[in-house]
Amino acid sequence: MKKINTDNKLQKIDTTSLVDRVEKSIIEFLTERNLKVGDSIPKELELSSALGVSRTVIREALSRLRMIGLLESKKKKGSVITSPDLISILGKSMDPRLLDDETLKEIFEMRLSLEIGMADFIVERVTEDDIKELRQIVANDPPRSFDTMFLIEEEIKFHGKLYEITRNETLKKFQKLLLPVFNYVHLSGLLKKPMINKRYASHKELVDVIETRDAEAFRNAMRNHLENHFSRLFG
Amino acid sequence: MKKINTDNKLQKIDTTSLVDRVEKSIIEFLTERNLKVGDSIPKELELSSALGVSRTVIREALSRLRMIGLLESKKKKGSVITSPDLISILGKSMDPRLLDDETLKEIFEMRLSLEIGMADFIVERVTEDDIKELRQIVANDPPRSFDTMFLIEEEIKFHGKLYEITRNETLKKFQKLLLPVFNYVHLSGLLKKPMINKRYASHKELVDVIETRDAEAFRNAMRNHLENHFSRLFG
DNA sequence: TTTTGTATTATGTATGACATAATACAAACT
DNA sequence: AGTTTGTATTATGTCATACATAATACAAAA
Repeated sequence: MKKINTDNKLQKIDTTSLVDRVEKSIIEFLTERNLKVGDSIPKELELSSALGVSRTVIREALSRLRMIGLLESKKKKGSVITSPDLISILGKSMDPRLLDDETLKEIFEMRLSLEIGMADFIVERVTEDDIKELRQIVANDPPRSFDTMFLIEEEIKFHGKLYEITRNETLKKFQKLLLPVFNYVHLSGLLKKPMINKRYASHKELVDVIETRDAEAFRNAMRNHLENHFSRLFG
Repeated sequence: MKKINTDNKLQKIDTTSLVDRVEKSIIEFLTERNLKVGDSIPKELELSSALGVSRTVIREALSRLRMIGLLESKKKKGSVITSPDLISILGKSMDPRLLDDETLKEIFEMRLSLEIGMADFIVERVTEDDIKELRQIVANDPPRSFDTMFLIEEEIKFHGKLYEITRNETLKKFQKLLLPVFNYVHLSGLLKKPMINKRYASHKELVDVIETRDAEAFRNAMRNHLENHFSRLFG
């Protein structure tokens, strides 16, 4: 009686490479042993003999973990656990040219969501200095400067400042990452609907609303400000 | 005249490893040559001699790119460019036990932002079937089931469904990733302020609002629904 | 024409060697 | 003593080589 496999249907065989599995093993090792930032992990040779694979494989796996900022290695010291910087990891692959269109569009939408949803953090944490700075940024706003490059620069500065006001570093870095994608989607013919350049709530008006510290009002103003983008997504 | 360095102050020396630089080189190579998904890259030995480093180093760099889903390698075929799955990359390091407290808190805040900010996508794309499903999820809602585990399960189901309604896969996967972090922050003593279990807008009420297809109203309702969390962050 | 075998090729894994940086500790000096 | 300097040691970083393995093309056999 030949037992090909237990349940009479072909089970898909493990196609993952040895390095993949070792990488996983090591991560599991870290979490299971509840190791924290600063703790050091076994030496390469120990891992090598513990897992029964060559040092080459161990090193490739560790190299990966180093890349995502989970480890840091020093000669003679060995490797210690570090807190990964999520954003810099994302940054490596968040290149508009390398992502597929659907993902790009979805990232575009995510940024819109964040921009509106972070209202509470903005109005809660904004300082007088922040407002002063915002006013400075939008100083040349009203006279409708039609220098596109200038407008874009202000756009970036203004929204960048908003993220800064949230005092949320992760969010801020995230936005820095999303920005190129956002611009790419905005400019390339990815969105079918045309760009209507109708003027909705201006940056200046947004500042006025922020000053009232009314989160709800700010959300609405921001939603209005972004209407150009939304109208390209929806009919 | 000894020229130590040009501008009379110690320049910080490049401490990055060879693999780091090779990794960067390869990514640059891809983008500069405008290579797209499906294109194949030079063989390991070609890269090795082109960059003047050993195959070991090349392989470590490629292994990293493979991990983040930027490449796929097959024996005999070589490596081809693939579209990286941002989320699965993040997943590798998005473990509450491995992130530092500040980052965890910031992720917590990001989720709150998204949840409120995605209102427009929800009301724009929600179908009758979606609403039916939501109603089913919240069916046991009003009688105040005090079985905590049950409540949590419903919580996850409900909010998960909301993300699904946005029809934004990236967002949805992102939420899946954020969820454990969110729960971790929520439960562990990371947030100083106590948890007041006052009842704000219920899930059922949220569904009612969704049915009106009024994004603004939904944002406000959701903000209200999340008040418990916000009040732990702010005073 | 289809199948089967075989050579080839590029990646996957293993091993051994040496370079290099960090560390500890002993030796030398003030 | 206390500081500096040298030296051995250790673990990671890099290199070279060899062989295993899967995918492919193509020839040989049925």
